[in-house]
Amino acid sequence: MPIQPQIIPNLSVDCVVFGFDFDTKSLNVLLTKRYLECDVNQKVLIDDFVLTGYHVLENEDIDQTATRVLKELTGLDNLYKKQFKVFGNPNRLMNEKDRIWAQKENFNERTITIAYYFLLQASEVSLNDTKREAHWFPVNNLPVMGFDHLDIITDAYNDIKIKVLTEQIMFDLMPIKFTLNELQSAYEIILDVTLDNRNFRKKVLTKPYIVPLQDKKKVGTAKKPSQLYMFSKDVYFKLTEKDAIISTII
Amino acid sequence: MPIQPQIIPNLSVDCVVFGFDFDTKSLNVLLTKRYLECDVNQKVLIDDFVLTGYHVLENEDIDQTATRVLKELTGLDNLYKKQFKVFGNPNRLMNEKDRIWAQKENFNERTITIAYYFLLQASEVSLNDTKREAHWFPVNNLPVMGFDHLDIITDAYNDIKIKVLTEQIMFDLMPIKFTLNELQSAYEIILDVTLDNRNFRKKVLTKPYIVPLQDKKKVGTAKKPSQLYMFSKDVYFKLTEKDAIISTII
DNA sequence: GCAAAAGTGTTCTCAGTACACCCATGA
DNA sequence: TCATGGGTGTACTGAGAACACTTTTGC
Repeated sequence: MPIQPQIIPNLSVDCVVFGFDFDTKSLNVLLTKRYLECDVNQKVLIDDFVLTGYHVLENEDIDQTATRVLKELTGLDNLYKKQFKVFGNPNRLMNEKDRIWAQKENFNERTITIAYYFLLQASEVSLNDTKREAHWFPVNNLPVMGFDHLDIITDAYNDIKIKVLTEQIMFDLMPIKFTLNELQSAYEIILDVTLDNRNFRKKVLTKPYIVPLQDKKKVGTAKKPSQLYMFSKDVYFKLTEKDAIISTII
Repeated sequence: MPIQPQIIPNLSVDCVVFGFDFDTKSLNVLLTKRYLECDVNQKVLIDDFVLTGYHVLENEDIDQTATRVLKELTGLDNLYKKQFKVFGNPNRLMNEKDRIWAQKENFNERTITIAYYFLLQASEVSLNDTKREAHWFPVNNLPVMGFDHLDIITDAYNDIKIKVLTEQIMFDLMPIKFTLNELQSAYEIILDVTLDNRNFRKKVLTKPYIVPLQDKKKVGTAKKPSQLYMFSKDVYFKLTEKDAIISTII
């Protein structure tokens, strides 16, 4: 890639893309492959995974950088995004592999990265579309990773676990129409808890912003069709802030 | 101020210092004066307030920068600090006064700032000590401010209001020994709510990490002396995370 | 003895929790 | 008709909320 004249060489944005996968029932992270062979003897120098990121451009707000990176990676726009932490340790790119890579890619060795996470459903992204070799990995079973990206993912995941209890970010991980059992699964997997189905339903149904779609039912492979619901942001944002804060799960 | 060769010219840290003042019963922010006269006609060009900040040094972690800035401003160390957001809008230093100031201080016009907030009691800081002209202002009654610093304070304050409900950051704003009525006042002022005194006491006293100091009482100007309490971090951190998350006020 | 702040108890309501069986469907 | 996942009701417990008076002290 040629050097872009307008990038800010010591400032990058890294994106942790979380995708919920209802088939495997897991919370996944989208990673791209980092691979390098030695010019001389073809020995593999680097073979691991990293988050997707890019440098900030001179005339660009940081949020825009994050949006741009994600658009390029997934083709998607308008997703929930959260700028959650800056990683600026002077040694964060200083191990052997990372230095080789930084040299190859013309990074500044003292690059500070602003980390974002995004929430979506894994099924929204078609991995073939992208030129980068991107793969989903369960957040609890990640591969060997470069830079400090494992730390970044860990921090992002911890932040999400808290936000799931206090904000309605869950609905960015769900399809527009979902069943209550799907919603329960999602909570159970992300928080690593088990919930009582009857109590969960009871609680959910007290929330005015979770509205049943009376006319539609979902057909599984077989079995009883189930009621679909949707999340109404309109209703949700009409509630007082305090209601939202004090609610715990859902 | 001479140019320091090792600063990173496009990266700064700004510190929002919150201090709780029990005399005025207000949550205050520590600001420093920004003043400039025209060389030619002595007309006042800039006369407002800003947060305290400084550029990040080449071999310094960002947290260290924040700690260093605060130490210089207040003489204090080991305070609760939270890196809460990055402000990187390309136009954030672009209004007239800010450009004049940036030129005078040799800033990069596209400086990205990493914002921290700190919590302490206003009485811990002696404002005379510092060479900068620093003043406390109630967070609900701030003066005219430079740059985007009003936005930064607003965001910090919103973050604190949420954290007060989910984490025990309140105790960083309180003296080591405090009465229950003082604690209640602090909650009421920060969250802008009123609480029932009997219910508040009842709830607080169920918390094992709030321990009465049996031997000591506080003497007000007159009137009945009151029981002092302290917050035990030891006890608090032995409780499960879940207990901590689910609790609301206190 | 009075002004000022500290401290105290009870009742009610509602939300959370524990717990086990029937229902609708497609094969 | 049966295997599979969807869906339901009740009783108990504990926390939150409403509410007004007594106590201790210095002056």
